[in-house]
Amino acid sequence: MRKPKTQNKPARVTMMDIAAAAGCSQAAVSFVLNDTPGTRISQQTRDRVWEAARALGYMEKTYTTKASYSGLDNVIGFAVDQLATSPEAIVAIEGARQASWNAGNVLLVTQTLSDPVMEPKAIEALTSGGISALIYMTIYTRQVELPSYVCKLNIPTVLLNCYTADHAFPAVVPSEIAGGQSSTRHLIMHGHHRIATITGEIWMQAAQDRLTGYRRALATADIPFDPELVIEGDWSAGAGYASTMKLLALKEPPTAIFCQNDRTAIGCYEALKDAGLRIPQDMSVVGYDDEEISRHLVPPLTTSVLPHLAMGQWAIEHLNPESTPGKRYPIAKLECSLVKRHSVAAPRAEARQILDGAYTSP
Amino acid sequence: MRKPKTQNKPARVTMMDIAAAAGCSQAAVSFVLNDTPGTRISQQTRDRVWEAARALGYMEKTYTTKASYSGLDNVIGFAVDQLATSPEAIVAIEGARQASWNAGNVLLVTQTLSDPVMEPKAIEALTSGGISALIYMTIYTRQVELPSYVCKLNIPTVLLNCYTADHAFPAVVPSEIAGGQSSTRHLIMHGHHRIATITGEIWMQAAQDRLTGYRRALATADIPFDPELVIEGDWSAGAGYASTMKLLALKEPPTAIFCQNDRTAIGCYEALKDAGLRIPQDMSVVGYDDEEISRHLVPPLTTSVLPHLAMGQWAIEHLNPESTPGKRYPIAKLECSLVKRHSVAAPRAEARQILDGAYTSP
DNA sequence: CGTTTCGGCTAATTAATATTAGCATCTATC
DNA sequence: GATAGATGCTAATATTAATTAGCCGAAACG
Repeated sequence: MRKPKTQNKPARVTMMDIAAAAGCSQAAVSFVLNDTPGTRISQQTRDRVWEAARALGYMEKTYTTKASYSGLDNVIGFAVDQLATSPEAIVAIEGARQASWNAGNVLLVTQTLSDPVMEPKAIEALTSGGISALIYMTIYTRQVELPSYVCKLNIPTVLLNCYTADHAFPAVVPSEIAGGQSSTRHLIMHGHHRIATITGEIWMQAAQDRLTGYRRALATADIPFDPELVIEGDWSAGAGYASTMKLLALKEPPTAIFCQNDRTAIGCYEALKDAGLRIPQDMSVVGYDDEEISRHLVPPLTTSVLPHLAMGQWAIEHLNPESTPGKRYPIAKLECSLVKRHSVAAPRAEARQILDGAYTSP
Repeated sequence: MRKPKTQNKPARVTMMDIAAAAGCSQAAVSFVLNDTPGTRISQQTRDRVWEAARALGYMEKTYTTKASYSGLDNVIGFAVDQLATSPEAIVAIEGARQASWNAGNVLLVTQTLSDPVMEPKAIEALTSGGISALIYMTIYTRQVELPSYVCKLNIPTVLLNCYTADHAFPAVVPSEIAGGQSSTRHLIMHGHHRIATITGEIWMQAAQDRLTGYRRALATADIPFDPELVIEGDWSAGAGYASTMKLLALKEPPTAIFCQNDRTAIGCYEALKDAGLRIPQDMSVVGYDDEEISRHLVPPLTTSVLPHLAMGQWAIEHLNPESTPGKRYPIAKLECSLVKRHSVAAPRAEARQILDGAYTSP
């Protein structure tokens, strides 16, 4: 099985090759690649070694054991920070599985929990098994710093629902701005002019983007932005309830509320029920995330589906084996499509009149 | 880092050790373990080598790369047939994670989909990464045949929600009989005598067991079993609706219905609503599975939680490193605890009178 | 009864990596 | 400006596993 006999060409990249390329000894390469403690190697040499290893496509233990010839080429690692807390990760995994199915690829999933001690272990467990590609996902859309061990060897890597500052890897995230925009536009197209929104925790990227989308939709429809109609929530049903109450207490309450996630919408529903208002006749509501429960609310909630299935597929499709050092990838954005259910209707005639009046005669 | 210097004790199991134990050469061990094609080794020797390897706890590529000292001993493989179709797998994984967390173990999850070509690949991907233990889970409780590649090296293996005919591995399943029994008993304790049940697809173990529990609870309370009150469903809401309608059409309709899963209960709710009956005043209902939605039904559904979290923990706790060939393990059963919500009440006085009368004067 | 063949294995070799010991070179210190 | 440490690395060695070549005995064959 081992190709290089005595006089043959290398056929496999060995530490010797790297040493030659990096201009140092095999021992040094071993030290660097294994990060052996207690050895003094300058950062420059370390960099050169890693670069050479990457460039030559060095794979650990290529020669050892059967790993190389037992078909393990087709294992794709999938690291996610949280698996159990929300269904998105599962959906993304399913998308990745579907996309890699016909190619006969196997997915190996692990949870990092963003724990500084567990994450390296988890990724190590993945990579040391000889994966041929890595998908790195976070539950919340955010910027991440890929630890060095992720990009150690040049396995193709794709970021799912996150991105790095240097854009060194292909990355895909939901298009939250477009999502916020289409949700709001949906309400506008039903004839609403006075549309409130209850945001999530505003420091989160998703909340900011959905709000941006909201403002954009208003602007596109030439509806002036009214800060009074934006209430800062925190993704929770409780905040949804309180925020809705605040909106209802306004001198000119809205005729529609864009809740920036479904849990907020649940609180919103409660508040409207307590206030004696009917959905959608007296108040239209849209949610976001398309959680399971939104199908079972009365009336069923119009909301946006997070495109995690598509993101999983996208990730698989963009696992390019060619490693182009220094290349920069734009962040791909996939659409959050609106699923229309029964929580949106045209504003009541009188309300519309009043509001139209308010606009025409300031 | 490598312990055995020239004169030291082995500290790691090497092919030499196996060769000594099996009474052959290191080369022979290499041939056997790698299944090198084109070599002639008798079956007896192969067996001896594997046995010795198992007994000594040989781990592939122990010496090579950092695998040995980077904590890869603590990787636990988790193979499940379906990941996305239902939340149970996730819950079990979470249980396993929690239980192995403090020990610093990493979980590596893969999906087999019960596909004859994917499953070997998936498990191979897991094992070749050097896992130290394997948990094998199925979504539906059932008997499985562990393919040979699962038990190749003596990594401790536990079966979750499934079991083998030969009981060669520790296995844990939910105690469905006890669950059916306690659900029914709960209704009996509220004063119900005429209790119907809508089963799942009866060929499934779970459906049979839940029915058995139902009958046992009746027997314990000295309530005669009435086949008229058992309707065969198929786990679907549609069947729940139809079955409930059938029950309501009975000459002596029940005062309580034990739906053997939550989806059935949803159909049951619908049917009762359509029939103008109130829950729980006119009809008590209990479900099974504690799906997310049962919390949001009106009234919230009393149901049983599948103990998948506990099963995940149990699995981790029973990953005994000691391999006792030929040992037989009993199948462990974990309780499905009843979560009481608002779908059960005492039967209405008149109904109770009628029924009591029916019993006392046959 | 000698010879061939082949199954079943081992010894010896080779390839690869890990690790130890130590050699330069630089740097700060007295 | 000698010297004691670091610092940064390499040569040599050790360990392990894969592979080749070939030995030995038994069965098959003439």
